[in-house]
Formats: sequence, structure tokens, C-alpha cells
Amino acid sequence: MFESSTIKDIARALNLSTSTVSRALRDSYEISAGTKKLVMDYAQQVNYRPNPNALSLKERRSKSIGIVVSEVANHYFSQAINGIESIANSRGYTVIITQTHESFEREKTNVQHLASRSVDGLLISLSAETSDVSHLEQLHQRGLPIVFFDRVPERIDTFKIIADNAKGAYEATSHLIRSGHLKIAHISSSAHLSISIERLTGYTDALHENGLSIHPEYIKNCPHGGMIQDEVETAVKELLSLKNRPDAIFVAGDRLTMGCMHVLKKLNMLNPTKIAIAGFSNSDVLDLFNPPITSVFQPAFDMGQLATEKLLELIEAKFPVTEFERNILQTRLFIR
Amino acid sequence: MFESSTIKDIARALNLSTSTVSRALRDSYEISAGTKKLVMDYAQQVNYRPNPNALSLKERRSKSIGIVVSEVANHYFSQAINGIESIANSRGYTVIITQTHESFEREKTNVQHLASRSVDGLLISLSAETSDVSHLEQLHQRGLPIVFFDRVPERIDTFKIIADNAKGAYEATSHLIRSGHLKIAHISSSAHLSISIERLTGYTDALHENGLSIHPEYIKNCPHGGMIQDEVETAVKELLSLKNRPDAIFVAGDRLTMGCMHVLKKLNMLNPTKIAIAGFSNSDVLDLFNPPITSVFQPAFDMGQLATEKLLELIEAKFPVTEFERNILQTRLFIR
DNA sequence: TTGAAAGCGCTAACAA
DNA sequence: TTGTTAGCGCTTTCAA
Repeated sequence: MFESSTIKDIARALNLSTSTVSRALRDSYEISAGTKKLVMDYAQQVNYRPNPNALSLKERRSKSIGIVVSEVANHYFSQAINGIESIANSRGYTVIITQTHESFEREKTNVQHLASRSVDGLLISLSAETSDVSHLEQLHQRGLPIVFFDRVPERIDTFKIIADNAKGAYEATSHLIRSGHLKIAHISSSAHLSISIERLTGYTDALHENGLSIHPEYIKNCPHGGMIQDEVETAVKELLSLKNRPDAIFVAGDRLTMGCMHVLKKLNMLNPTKIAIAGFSNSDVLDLFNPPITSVFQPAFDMGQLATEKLLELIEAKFPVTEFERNILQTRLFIR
Repeated sequence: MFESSTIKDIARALNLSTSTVSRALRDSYEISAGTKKLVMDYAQQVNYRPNPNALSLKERRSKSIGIVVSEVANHYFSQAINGIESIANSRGYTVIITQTHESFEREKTNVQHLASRSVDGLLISLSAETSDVSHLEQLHQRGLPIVFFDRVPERIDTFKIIADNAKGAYEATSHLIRSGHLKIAHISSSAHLSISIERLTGYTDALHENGLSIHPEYIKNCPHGGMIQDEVETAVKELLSLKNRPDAIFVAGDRLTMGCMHVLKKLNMLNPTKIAIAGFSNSDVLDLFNPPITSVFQPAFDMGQLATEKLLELIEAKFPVTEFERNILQTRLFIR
């Protein structure tokens, strides 16, 4: 149905060989100015576009990168994607976005699919369900460039771009303490995720430093990072029914914060005099609440940009890269 | 760097010809059971994946579709994308998402890029800046399957999936009237967009039907659909400084609704006793406000699914399709 | 039942 | 300066 003209067409039309046309289009020094102009003009006229599949086949690279995130309807990720796009597009790469919806199975399928789609590299933030990363390890060992951001695995040695989660969590928790809350609970994504571990550390550090003890029953995990609202609802309800009911919650994620607020709203408890909330979120909607909600903002756009730069470094490296950094970007506490 | 095994490798290893391997892998009737098993097993063992570029080149299709939306950080679009993905993936298609950020230039670049990336079809919602659609018309005429959703052009004859914008707007406006508001303003995206026109119709219909007159100064357009917050701010401020100040605003979009609320918040006017708001939005965050905000919900997921089904119908059609429908899906008013 | 060869669009080594 | 040819991975016609 949809056919665009090829080098062959141009060659035939101009009575030249395909190689001459190819070289002319690529502005090769071997071609005379006259021929070049002839070819270029005609190509322009018929709106010639090189066939990317042919190019990929020939050059053994697709000039595309794959992204794996939980979901685009999450301000952290949509901002990160904007950062990724900005770098990738400017360097001539297409971006293929896939969503796991926090499912391990979908992560495996997506990664498999991207790899077999012959992307040149992968940008991944692990799903909440993912603890086994052998599907990625395998690809990594076979030489596929991978950069992790946000939720990163321990085991695989490559570039990792993360926010200073511990510090962000520490600041948010400290803020709650300074605001007069002494019984601070913590709701987080699945326990094994890097971000959960780091944010938990920040939370406990802040409590310790302020002479508050840690109550294990104050710490709740939602194994699906808030994708399953029932998990959030159960967590919040359990917290609220504790004998020693917390007076604040530090929530460790964008979706979780919203989920939590929905539960509290439903219970008519969405009010800091009843229970205060502070959480990780990149959504500016928190501004709109009355009273507004303090949140930890991650430099998502910058993280996306940096991750992409690192990935392109790997992809375009002349020699195998063996030295990897772990870049930690600073979060920002929006006190509201 | 990252090489996976090819049919050639398998052929060499098993001492067969590439064509035999190819046929065995495709379970061709011409190949003996023994050879098939041999090949299949070995392929499994070396984790053989067909090279999609070679396939695309050969079959002249890429099994991928391109999406063009304003931005993924918009609940309407992220939900539509989920719908698109659900159908596309189940039918073996990869999806390439691009964002225009409401810019005409970026729309042209993205469309151009997708077309030259040899996607098999395009799913498009026009950018707020787009009034000239010749870049799409051209591709359409050359036979590229295109389905429009949400913001659709008049001129191009193909499948179009839209919400019943007029009715949705009518209901939201009527709701405001029923709630006692008589001076209802309207903030919308750029005036030429199909959704703006349709929503304006619903708005004026509701006013007329209730014996209210239309004040042109009550109707404001933001040419960038809320991407430029200054435009929203100006619009709101102009409305608020009118001698005959409106007591309600019907806002015609997801991002615009949020933008509007930010401005009102800044002016300490985010309160229905001062000025009420009702708008098109697919975000459930509106639930959380006190008092909550009434909104028109579009069946974004369903629209995405339907659009994809129609697109695949076009892509996989044996004969050129010349009969096109315009599917109108019902919105839902969430009275809060 | 299997293999040889051509061709999808493109680039590049080699020849002229 | 331009042309011929081979090959990237795959399918498919034709031949054996």
C-alpha cells in the first residue's frame, strides 16, 4: 500500500547506478557536484526517505532505544520520558516506550520484545514485582547496552541513575517531625525494590536522629506499588486501626501518595489535623490542596537525560565499557 | 556488540540449508518431522529470534504503529495509550509513542519520523497548534493507514474516533446552571480544534436552552491547550476582572482544568463559593478536592482500543478501504 | 523433503 | 567520478 521511492527508483529515473545515488545522497567526496545536485534535487522532489529497516539490517543497529517503566500515567515517569526523548531525538534515536504496570511478567515480555525488536539499548526502571533480574542479566551479558534508572538492581553491573532517595526520605520525615508529628508511619512499594530500601533508610534515620523509635507495625508495603488500590486501602486501614494510631504517614511514591489520599478521602480523614501526609511525588497537583501536601520531588527530567546520555555512551562506544558509575541526583523537598 | 543467532548460524550448525531452517521454523508442511524437531530444538537452545528488520524489509511491513499525542502526562492520553497498547500488543504490533507538546512543528517532525520509520499505520490526535493538515493528507493519499482520535481534522477522509464532546459539554454546563450558576464562562484549547468547536457548541446549547445569553467575553481560548501556563493565567485573570464577573467556568480539557485550578489557587479563588469549576478531565484526582470538582470523563481506554481496531482493519485490509465511519463514544458526567 | 538462488533497500569494497 | 557486486537476515520460487 504505502510505498516510498527507493534509491533504485532514483537511479533508474536519472540513469545512474544505485551506488552513485547512495553516495550522492550521503554527500560523498567521490561524487561530482553536478551529479550530487541532480540526485539531491530529484530526491527532494520525490520526497525520498531512506528505508530504516534496510539501514538497520545493513548497519546492524536500529537507532532506537527501548524504555521500560511502570506506567506513563505517573508524573515521575512522564517527566523522565520527556528527558529521555529530548536527548534521544536530538541524537537521531527513536524511542519505544513500554509499560509494565508493575508486573514482572509484563516486564519480561516487554524486555524480550524490545530485544527481539533489535533496539540498540535499553533504559529500565524495574517493576514493583521484579526481584529476579536474570532476564536482564542474560541480555546484558550478551552485550546489550542497558542503563537502569530509579529502580535499579544490585546484581547487574552497568550505569545506574538514581535520586538520593535516602536523603529525600530523611527530609520528608524530618519535616513531619518538625511539624509536631511523633507517630509517623511509612507506606512504601514492594520491600525488595532499591527505592523502597533507600527510602526506608531515610525514614528510620530521621526517626532515630530525633529519638523516636521504629514501630514495625507502622511500616507497610504495597507489593504492587499502588497499582492495586486494595493493597493501599488495606495498608491505610491497618494503620488507622492500630491501638497507637499514627498521626502522619510518609508515603514513598507518586501513585502510592494518590492512592493513599483516595483512601483517606473515602474515610473522611483527608485532613492533616487527623493524619498528615508527606510523600515522594512529582505531581504539582499537590499544590492545589488545602492545606497543601509536602512532597519530595525527584529531578525526573534530568535523570532521564542523564540515563540516556549514559546509554548512548555505551551504544556508541568503540571499545567495551567496563567502568560504570552510579549517579545520584538530589531530590528537592517542597514544603507546602 | 549484541548479536543474536541467525538462520544461517542454525543452518551451518545443523548442516542444513537456510531455506530448510526457515521452513522448519515456520512449521512448513514440506519439512519432515525429524528435521523440524531438530531445528526447533536447536533454535530454542540458542534462543533464536528472527531479525525484525530483515522481516520488515522482506515483507514490507514493520508490525509497528505510531502514536502521536500531545503528551503522555495527560490522563486522557495515558488512558487512551493503554487502550491502544492492549489491542496492538495482542495482535503482535509494537507501538511507538511520540509527543507533540501541542506544537505543530513537533507534530510534523514526529509524523515525518514515524512515516520514515516505516510504521504500518498512524494513530493521531492533532496538536493544539495544528490547523493545516497537509502533512498528513499527503501521507494519507500515498496510502499510509491513519486513524484519528479525539482531535480530528475535517478534511481527511478516514476513520475517526471521538467522544460526544457536545453532549459532554452540554451536561457539564447544565450541571453548573442547575447548581445555581448563571454567569458561566468557558475556557478552551485553540479555537480551530474539533474538540473545541464541539465543546463550545454544547456550552452554548446549554446556555440557550436555559434562557441564558452568550457573552463573547466569557469565552477564552488558550492556543496551546494549557501547555503554556501564561495563556491560562491570562484567560482566568481576564475573566475575573470583567465588570460582570462570571461565577463559574466550564473548562474544556484535562490540562486546562489543572492549569485553571493552579491560577485560581494562586489568586486564592479556588473555592466554588467564589467561582465554580467543571471541566473535561480523565484524572481521578478531582475526587480528592473539597469540595470536589465535577468533570466530564471520556472513555479514553475504549477510544484507544477502537481506534486501534480500526487502524488494524485498514492495515490488514486485502482491498483498499473507502467507506469510513466516524465513531462517537459517550462521555460520562461525574457529579461531585 | 531439501537446496540454490533471487530479492527486499541499502552501503561499501573493488573495478573501471 | 561512476559502476558492479556482494552481503546484511529472511522468505520464497524454482529446481533437484
